[in-house]
Amino acid sequence: MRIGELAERTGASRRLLRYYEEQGLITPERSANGYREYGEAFVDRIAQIRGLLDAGLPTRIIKQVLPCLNTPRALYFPDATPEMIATLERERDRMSDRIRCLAQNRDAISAYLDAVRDGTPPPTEAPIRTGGPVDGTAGRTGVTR
Amino acid sequence: MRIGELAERTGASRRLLRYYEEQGLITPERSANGYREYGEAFVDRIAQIRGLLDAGLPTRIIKQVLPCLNTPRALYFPDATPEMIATLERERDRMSDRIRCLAQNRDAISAYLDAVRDGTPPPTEAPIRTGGPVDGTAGRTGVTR
DNA sequence: ATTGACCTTCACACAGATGTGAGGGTTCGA
DNA sequence: TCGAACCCTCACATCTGTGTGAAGGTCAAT
Repeated sequence: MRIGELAERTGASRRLLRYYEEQGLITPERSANGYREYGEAFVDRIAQIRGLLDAGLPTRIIKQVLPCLNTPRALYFPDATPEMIATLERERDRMSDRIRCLAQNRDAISAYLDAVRDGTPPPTEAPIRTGGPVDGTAGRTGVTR
Repeated sequence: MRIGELAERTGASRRLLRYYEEQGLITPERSANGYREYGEAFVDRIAQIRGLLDAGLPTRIIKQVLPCLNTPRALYFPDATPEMIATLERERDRMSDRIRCLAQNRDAISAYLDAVRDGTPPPTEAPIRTGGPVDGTAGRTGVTR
């Protein structure tokens, strides 16, 4: 497919698809007239790239990480130098850090939303003083909604 | 404590601490001479902010999310308008997406690293083509190196 | 009183991801 | 053969998170 279709199917603008190529993240074929030609696999690839970008990884890192994630489980490493391995370990750890941070904050948001939905607990009674979470009182009082 | 100490203890530059304030993420006190004065709680707060920034959230979103995460479990919502609730739900979902993406890619990296460390598996059998770069030939032929 | 290490605001600079548009080819259907 | 709808490259613009430095105030120790 050409760039327009890929853009439509992935939600990435044409500009961005060219940018990802410029950054070495993807390398589409070129047809005789110079048009970029993308295979089906690029749809997933772009989704993966956009997900990682959105999760805070810069293209420079994504570029290093992508080759190890070849779609058809192509687990044969082009080089696997010690530096590359060290880089991968470092990035893996950073990703774990991010996951921890995100999960923790997401759970806090969830807890907040749960509490809010539980019929806004009257702030008049029991001003809630900095103790534990939800401190017993406003728990799920059977009200389903 | 003043900005220098907080910077040192959090790893954020003074410039950034002022920037976070300008973006409305934090609101330190001011002492008589105009110096910013931060309480202990700001150390965690800054760590949280930096973690979320690193995980791809813009300050605009962090600003909306932080108040629901008040350290002393102050679960009494200042407003809780329907729009705010919708925003929180949206962001919670986006965070879940990010977590999924990160976990998936991290696990793939882990798998790759495991495979690499397991004495490089012979690629000679089943060349795995699919557009891979090294095209089979010069693969590690069982040579443990 | 001066020095040094803090602090203040202001402002310009930069990199990375993305938008926008100009100027120009290709392809295809009316 | 024309026009629409694609594609190309190039280049400048924008937004965000940061860095850096200038010009100046505060404070403690010498």
